[in-house]
Amino acid sequence: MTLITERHRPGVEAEEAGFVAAYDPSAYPRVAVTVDVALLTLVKGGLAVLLVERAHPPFAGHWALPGGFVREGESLDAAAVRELGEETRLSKVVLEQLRAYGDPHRDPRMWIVSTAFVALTPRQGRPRAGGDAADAVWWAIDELAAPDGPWIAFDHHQIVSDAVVWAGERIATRPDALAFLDDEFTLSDLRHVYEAVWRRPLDPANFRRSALAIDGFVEPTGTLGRGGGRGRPAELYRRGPARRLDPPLRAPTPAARVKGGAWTRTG
Amino acid sequence: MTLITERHRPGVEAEEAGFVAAYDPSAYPRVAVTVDVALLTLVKGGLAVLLVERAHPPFAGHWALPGGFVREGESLDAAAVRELGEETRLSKVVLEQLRAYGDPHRDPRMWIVSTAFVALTPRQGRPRAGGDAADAVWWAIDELAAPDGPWIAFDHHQIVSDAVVWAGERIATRPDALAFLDDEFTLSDLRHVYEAVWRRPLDPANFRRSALAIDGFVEPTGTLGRGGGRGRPAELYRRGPARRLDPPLRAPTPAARVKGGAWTRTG
DNA sequence: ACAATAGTGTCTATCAGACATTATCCG
DNA sequence: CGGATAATGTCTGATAGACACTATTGT
Repeated sequence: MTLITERHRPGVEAEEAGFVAAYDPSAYPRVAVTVDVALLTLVKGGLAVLLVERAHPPFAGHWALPGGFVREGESLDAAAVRELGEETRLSKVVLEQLRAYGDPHRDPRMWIVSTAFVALTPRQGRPRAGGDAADAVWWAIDELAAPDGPWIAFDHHQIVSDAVVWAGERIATRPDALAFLDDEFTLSDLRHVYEAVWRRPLDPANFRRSALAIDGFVEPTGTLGRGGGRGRPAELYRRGPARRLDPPLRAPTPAARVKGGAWTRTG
Repeated sequence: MTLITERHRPGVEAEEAGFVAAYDPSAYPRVAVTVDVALLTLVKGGLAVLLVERAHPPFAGHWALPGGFVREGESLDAAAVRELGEETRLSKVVLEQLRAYGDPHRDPRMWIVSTAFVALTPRQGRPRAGGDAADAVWWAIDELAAPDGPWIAFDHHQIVSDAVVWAGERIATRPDALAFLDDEFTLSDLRHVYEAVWRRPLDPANFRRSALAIDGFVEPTGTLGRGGGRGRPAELYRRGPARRLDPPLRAPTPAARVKGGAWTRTG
């Protein structure tokens, strides 16, 4: 995805190097940088996000996204991985930057610019609470969107909202829906992911046809799975080598057909 | 685009409020936040980005994106608008956040986290240089991508690259291609925008059909324009009320068909 | 007239949505 | 068997790409 390739940096003159050494950071205002992670998974057929109950002020006892301060010498991505690692195992997690949130009053303590990440993971057990979290719980997006849903600290309600929209667009053109599944899965499992994220029922036959038509998306394992269900056992698939879905999987055109809640599709 | 609506914040207990007041920012490492703006336009049928020649260290005399430090009490968006306003008139500019860049060594002076924005604008005259810029010049993306292209300061080559990719995806589903044009334009003008950003020739007849089929994308003015050209004069259009392109305009499927340069399409 | 561009029409292969049909499990 | 789910097949309308053809200008 690189359009312009990095080139070797020209030599820096002595004067400039001296200036760099003498640079005085105290001339600039005091700000902190954090990362927040919206870790999404599927719980009972619906999209859910991991929220932690804050153990310390501000907003102690309230729900927020896991996250924390970026350490000196640490990249944003590394900070997100570290914060995420405190909450879940890392295997099969998709972790992508969403955007930065920088309203000067988004944190009551001080000026904090946060970079939000989205992470996708298969269903985990009950997550363990990290250092400054009293508890960590999967919250269904539906519950959060309900009128009587919980208050969410900072601007994290906006981050969660943006993350869900991002996920819906993301799985249309990238194979990241597989990040919600285990290594082996049925096409029904995969369809359930799309139905949950897009909040629309999909025709099983047409979905199968579309998904299998995408080059390198999924590959059959040749084995059957899950005799526990009621109907005919489904074939198992694993992820293919594709990094892009070409052609993309697209939500049915009669968009904006939502059942209820605080959802808005237009933007 | 809001999934979860903001709710009123519950009352804050006295202890918590006291903690907030007593919060000590000096306990956290020293970091600065900046914004950088990739201002894109069309120059001679090709995409171009505004670069400034830096007047001061670091990298004095080298090319970089316009940008600067976010001021205390200022949002990221406001900072981007302010920095952009120093370089161009604001009318008709689309300004959207791209992402944050936070490698700890991306700036030789100190730890600086930058939030990059993409701005789209119609062709301007020669831009005037801002405060700490010795010069400001439209650089064709092709020149920047060429093997003998200039070195670009910081990680701004990556930002430009990401901005161009972003623009290509953006104009497929949003009417932001119009941000490259004046209030009244011909369908050929509009097609030239897509051809420049997507770097592919488009069939004029099919493009017309597709563009006009998008509800609220463009509206005819009923007048003719530009007798200066060689062929039949074209009808003029103006932008319609649509905020999304439904159905989207999509680049021809034989993708990755590029002529040359450092372009990569797969990611 | 001729070149060049704008605009319209048409043919066809492909694709998406709807849905019927067959296959294979569980109880 | 009956119910349920998987997998396959079929029909049809919409759409995209290719391209022919007409319209209207400048030289």
